[in-house]
Amino acid sequence: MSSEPRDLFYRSQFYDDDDDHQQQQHGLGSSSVSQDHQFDPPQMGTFIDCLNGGFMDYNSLEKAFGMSPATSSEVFSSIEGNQKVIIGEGDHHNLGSENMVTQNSSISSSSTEAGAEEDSCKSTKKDGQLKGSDDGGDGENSKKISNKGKKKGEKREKEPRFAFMTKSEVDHLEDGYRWRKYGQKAVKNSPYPRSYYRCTTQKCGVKKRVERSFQDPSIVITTYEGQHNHPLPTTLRGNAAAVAAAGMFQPSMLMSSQMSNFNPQEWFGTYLPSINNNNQQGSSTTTTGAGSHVVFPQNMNSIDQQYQQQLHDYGLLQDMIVPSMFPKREP
DNA sequence: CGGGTTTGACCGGCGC
DNA sequence: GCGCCGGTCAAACCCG
Repeated sequence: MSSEPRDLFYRSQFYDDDDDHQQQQHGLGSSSVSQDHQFDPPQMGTFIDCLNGGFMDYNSLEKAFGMSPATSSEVFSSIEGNQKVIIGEGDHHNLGSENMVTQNSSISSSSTEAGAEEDSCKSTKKDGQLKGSDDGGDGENSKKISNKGKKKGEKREKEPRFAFMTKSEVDHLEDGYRWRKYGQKAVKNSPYPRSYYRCTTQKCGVKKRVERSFQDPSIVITTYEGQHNHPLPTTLRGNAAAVAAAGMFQPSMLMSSQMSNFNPQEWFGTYLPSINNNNQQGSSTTTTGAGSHVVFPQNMNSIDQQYQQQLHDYGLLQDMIVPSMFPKREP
């Protein structure tokens, strides 16, 4: 595992949202937050739930972001400062490489429900896989059998993913879970390789891919796939758990599973300044603390007209953007 | 020694 | 059918 970005862990004390269930404005009503200020989304619980095992569940996402069930969607945000983050969700996996045109098939397919299973293809192969590929031993004759347990003609369901972009020097951002790297591949048309990680927890089939945007090498694109069927490991060093979503959230947020009524509208409305008078990219900036800024587009139009370009600049395909992801800002 | 990383090979889907 | 390419495997290696 690579080193985690320090600044993500070294944060000053911050609300522990225990008492803040009512999604008040937390005194941050004025959209833009100062760099030194911790940003404090009212009820991130749902979103955290998404990360913490549920993020593959559309319902969760819908709840979390108020998105329409009819659309897969994505959140795009960027941060100015140490970290730039773009979060998103969808079933694309060609983040960061525009030529890596959709090959949706070979992704893991664990049915989204249980989240426990390894993807069907591997589970047939060897269940101890997560424990360490080397203890399997049966290596040679089955070297690459991999019928992957997939029936012919039976297409694996496309599993939605959750991706976000982070401006960071380190590739592998700590997100509170423990990951084991199981592969690395060169990405076509990109000088930066893509790394493949799997959650080390037994029976947890969550995977993630990490790659750098070839357009902007300072941006790390992390794509999660699957859902954790276990709580965050408790033995993480530092406040690793805090950095879920690439430093967007504070430890307290992550842990606040009780914060179940996060209202995205409210959150976005509160923390996202009007894009109209914001930067030229049509985004809103807020601070996540530790000098990180999150920039969210404010509404559909902004995404369509302004963020598409930015996404494109970042190497994201335009069709990743789903407008409904971003609720209109409440007055 | 256990757990994680590296790395080359293999597999399967997809486009031509 | 073939080649390309993303994804995965697993032996070898590394490290604390």
